[in-house]
Amino acid sequence: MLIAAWNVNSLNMRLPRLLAWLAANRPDIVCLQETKLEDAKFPVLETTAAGYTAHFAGQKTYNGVAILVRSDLAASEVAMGIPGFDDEQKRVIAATIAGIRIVGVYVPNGQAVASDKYRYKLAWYAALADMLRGELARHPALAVLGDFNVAPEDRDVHDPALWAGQVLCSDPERAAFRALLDAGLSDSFRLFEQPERTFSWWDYRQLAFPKNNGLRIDHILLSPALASRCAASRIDRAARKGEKPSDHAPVLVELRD
DNA sequence: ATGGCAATGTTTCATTGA
Repeated sequence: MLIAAWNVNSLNMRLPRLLAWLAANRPDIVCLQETKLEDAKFPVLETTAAGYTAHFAGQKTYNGVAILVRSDLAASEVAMGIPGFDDEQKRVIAATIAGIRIVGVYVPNGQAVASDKYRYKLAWYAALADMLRGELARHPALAVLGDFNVAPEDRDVHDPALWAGQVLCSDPERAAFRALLDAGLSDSFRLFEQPERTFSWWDYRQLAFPKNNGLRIDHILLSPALASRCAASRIDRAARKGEKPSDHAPVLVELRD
């Protein structure tokens, strides 16, 4: 089973790329972030024609998440948002597919350390951790994937000195991310030997991508039951190349049956 | 095997992202 997450930075702009990527990779499940679409404008016809059933929670301009499920699989218990956490922003969607609980997340960016948006990010992370403890109790096979907007360690940063203490790399954010691991989840990427300087996001500016000046901020977290089934975890850097790319690359895991 | 911000709406600039 192939499961992926991709921050597409506008599904409108990225639909041709997404469809080509689905055709080339045929994942079973894909979580999308930053669709930036109202639900009425979700490209249901196109994703259906591509062989996927779409579940989505969107809004105009910002945020927006979706789960695409290959049409031969059924999704149940579809849920949006974080229970008990009042949030206008569409950042979480969950579903149960083939016995696996999938939680797709688009964590707030935080903008700048000590800003209101930064405080919101930390509160949001705490609420997510609460939610995931409950999900883990109910679903032994749990995958939490998407854009976490945190580079967990210095090796996930192209220039740790440049980014030290900055948003996406600050200690409170890293602690908030680590709390998800402490709840019983594994960063699937680190279950395997990985090439140095592997990232999932590159700024559109300053030749960041060709210079590989990136961050690893998109992650797939797995419960112990799924970590033991995980055969590979990788980042599809090639999907960041060419014309009109998203600034993020897709992240993927392969699970054994 | 790459390219010097991009996407959106309030549109001809401001806001946000990471």
